[in-house]
Amino acid sequence: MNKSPAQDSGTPRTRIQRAKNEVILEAALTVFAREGFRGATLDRIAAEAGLSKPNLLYYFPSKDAIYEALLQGLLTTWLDPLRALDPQGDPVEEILAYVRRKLEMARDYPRESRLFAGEILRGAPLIRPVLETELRRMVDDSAALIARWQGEGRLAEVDPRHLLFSIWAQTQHYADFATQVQSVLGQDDFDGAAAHLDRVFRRLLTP
Amino acid sequence: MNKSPAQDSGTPRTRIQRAKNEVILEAALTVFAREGFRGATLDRIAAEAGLSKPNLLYYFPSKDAIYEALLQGLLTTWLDPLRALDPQGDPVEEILAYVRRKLEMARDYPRESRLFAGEILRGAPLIRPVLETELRRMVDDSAALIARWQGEGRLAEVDPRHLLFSIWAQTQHYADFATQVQSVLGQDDFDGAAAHLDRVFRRLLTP
Amino acid sequence: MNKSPAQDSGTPRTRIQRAKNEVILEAALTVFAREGFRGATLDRIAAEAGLSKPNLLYYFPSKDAIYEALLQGLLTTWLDPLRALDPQGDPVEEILAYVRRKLEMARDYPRESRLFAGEILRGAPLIRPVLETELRRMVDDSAALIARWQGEGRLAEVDPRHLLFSIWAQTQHYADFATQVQSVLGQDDFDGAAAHLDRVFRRLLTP
Amino acid sequence: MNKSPAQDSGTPRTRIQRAKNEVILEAALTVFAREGFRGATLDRIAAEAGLSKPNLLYYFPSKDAIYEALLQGLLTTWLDPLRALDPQGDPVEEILAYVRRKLEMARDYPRESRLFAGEILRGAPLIRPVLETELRRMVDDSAALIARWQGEGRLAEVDPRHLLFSIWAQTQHYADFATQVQSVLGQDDFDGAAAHLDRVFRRLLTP
DNA sequence: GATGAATGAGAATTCATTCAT
DNA sequence: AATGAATGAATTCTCATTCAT
Repeated sequence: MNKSPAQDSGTPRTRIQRAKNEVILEAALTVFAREGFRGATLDRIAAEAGLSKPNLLYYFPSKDAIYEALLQGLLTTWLDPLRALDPQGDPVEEILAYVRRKLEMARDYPRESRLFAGEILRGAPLIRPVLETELRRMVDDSAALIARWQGEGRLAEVDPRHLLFSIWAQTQHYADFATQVQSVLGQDDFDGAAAHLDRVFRRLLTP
Repeated sequence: MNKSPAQDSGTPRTRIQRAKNEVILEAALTVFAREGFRGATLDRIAAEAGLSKPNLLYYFPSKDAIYEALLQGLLTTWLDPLRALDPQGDPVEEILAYVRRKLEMARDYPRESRLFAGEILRGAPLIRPVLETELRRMVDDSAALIARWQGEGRLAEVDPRHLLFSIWAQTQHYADFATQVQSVLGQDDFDGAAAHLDRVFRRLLTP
Repeated sequence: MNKSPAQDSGTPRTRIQRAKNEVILEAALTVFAREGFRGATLDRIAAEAGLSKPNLLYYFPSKDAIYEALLQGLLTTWLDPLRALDPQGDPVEEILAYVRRKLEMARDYPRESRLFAGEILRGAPLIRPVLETELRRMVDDSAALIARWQGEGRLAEVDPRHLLFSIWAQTQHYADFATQVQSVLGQDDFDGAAAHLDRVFRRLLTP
Repeated sequence: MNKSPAQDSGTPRTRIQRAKNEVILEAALTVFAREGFRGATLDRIAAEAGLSKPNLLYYFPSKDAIYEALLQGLLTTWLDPLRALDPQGDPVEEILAYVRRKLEMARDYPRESRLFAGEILRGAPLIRPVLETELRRMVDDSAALIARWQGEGRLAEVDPRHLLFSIWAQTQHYADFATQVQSVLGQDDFDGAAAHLDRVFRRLLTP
């Protein structure tokens, strides 16, 4: 059992380690997102990262560990936009901005979106605990804010939680189902998507 | 070497063969939907079907073949509701009915939904040709109908194709992301979802 | 995961399975005794058994399982002679007969002796539970019998448990340390050993 | 490429080198005795020694080399007590003292005992040459002394070589099979063992 | 001297598929 | 039709050893 430098402490110490860690997670993201957890192989990840397989396992103790590190590392970033809802802002515009940001993320970080989609499709074996605590808390908080806005008559009456599902479903669709979207449209159409979602939610939320 | 009956002709001959085929595809659906293509093993499928592995391969020549048969067989059923849009009906009600049907399918056939989601997530290696022909044609047809309705002033102006994406995304979300939905809500809530989606699309589509 | 026939039931059903199981355990005994658990490889066991490695694992789910099956299967046989002490017999002769039998086992089943020796040398990771229950009980019983004999004045006073250790140590020595014995004597000398041990214990035990 | 100091000459030069050598051999003894040659890893030895793996291999060229150095270094010490048989002493007491010393060594140096036991169990791949020359010579010498004592009527007639085997077997048993002894007795019992062995050999050897 | 990094050669195990009956 | 048996090609992971600094 080689001492993995990543095991010594939660975070890699030296510049080289941080760099290699980055390279590996980058490669792993590409491969896991494309092939799923079971479909991904250390061989492919190593090749993608330009490393030998044992060298990969020098930095991470196992395939599982790479996958976990990846998910954990991305989760915060992934949920960040929701935290940016400003209670002081204009309700409709705040939510529309959130939709826009989520759609931009689907465009700019499709691998991340697909990684999460794959994890949840399989029953979220790894991140279910996070979903049931952190995500649920965040949703509760946001739902409370939305309900308050609705109580003030500044937002149409919609179930706040299902509203969030609607936002997630439609924005992430453009990343997760990109293949289908392209097959149907012949191309990507993020501008069209943006305009469409703006209309959908403006109609829905304007009191 | 015995030839698989499925190889001799496209469709199994005897009643027994048809029955076994059904059993296998049922089992395969369960396993592929839960574990993904790479995560599924013939052993699990065989166990789920109550057959021996070689017997499984007597009916289907390979794992790939089972997966393909499954996808091909489901595709038609899966897309059926879209064909049910009645040009003679009331536009808003027709589309709302479609939304409702899709949501019911997400509730009643979550395995199918997840199977397709998994296939498309991985880049649709198998059904991309179908997407690019059959699905695209169907979407084009539906889009034409919707555009006609809009031209007649009976439906609000929304991009017809993105409208379909919105419907698919939001309804299938309740199957594909069920784990997340349950983690956030503590339970399923199809009635809530139905009411919510009715509101979303009624608001959006009413001229 | 291939269904191992050995997993379906505790004991293999068909003649072929029983035969293969035998062959494998035979081969494993040879290899494990010679190389130790860690030193033994499935490759060598498979080669020794004349099977392919995956075929080996068709009959036993893992290397550990082979080793466990081997130990469990041998334990009873190994301890049998102790059970043969006859309370009705002549004390000295009974014990001398036991010594002789144990020595014969060391001669005829040296691999078994070395297998156990290796297991215990490493701290008995697997069979400690058995040692602490079954073996201990057997030793307690035998010790009681010996003590009774001693109480009746038919056997010299010797700590019964340490007496058993003396017997085990000296008889098994001719199997476990055969290499050393041969190096020193230039050959095996079971007859000499038998005569020697007979003298040792006759001297010790005659009241 | 730096040369290992151990390669340049048979013995390390500086104080530091000698100290490190000691530390490594100490650690190796612990690990090899517990896990066997194949079960031991350089990682564990390095960890036990508080060194890095490459640093370990700076002092010893290979795993084999560590093992060899260990065995070679211990052999002399291990056989020393036999050399202490005093031709001028009282035969019975001399041998009883030897027994006692050997038992003390089993108590105080169980790792050494187990190391040798493991080596011989595997067929003594490394020290067989030593056994066949040095050990054999020593046994021959001691046997001659014992025979002389017997010829003088000062010692009962017992095969001298098998007598030595009896001593080794029974004393080392308390180290090599300590796990079994503890399982049966619930504890160690060196005093009991000492008394027992004293009785065994006094009975056996008193003319 | 010392160590972080890297690797080739295994080793156990999995799995789709084939064979023989 | 059905299945027990068998296997080659992966796939994950380990480990002694080497490299570079």
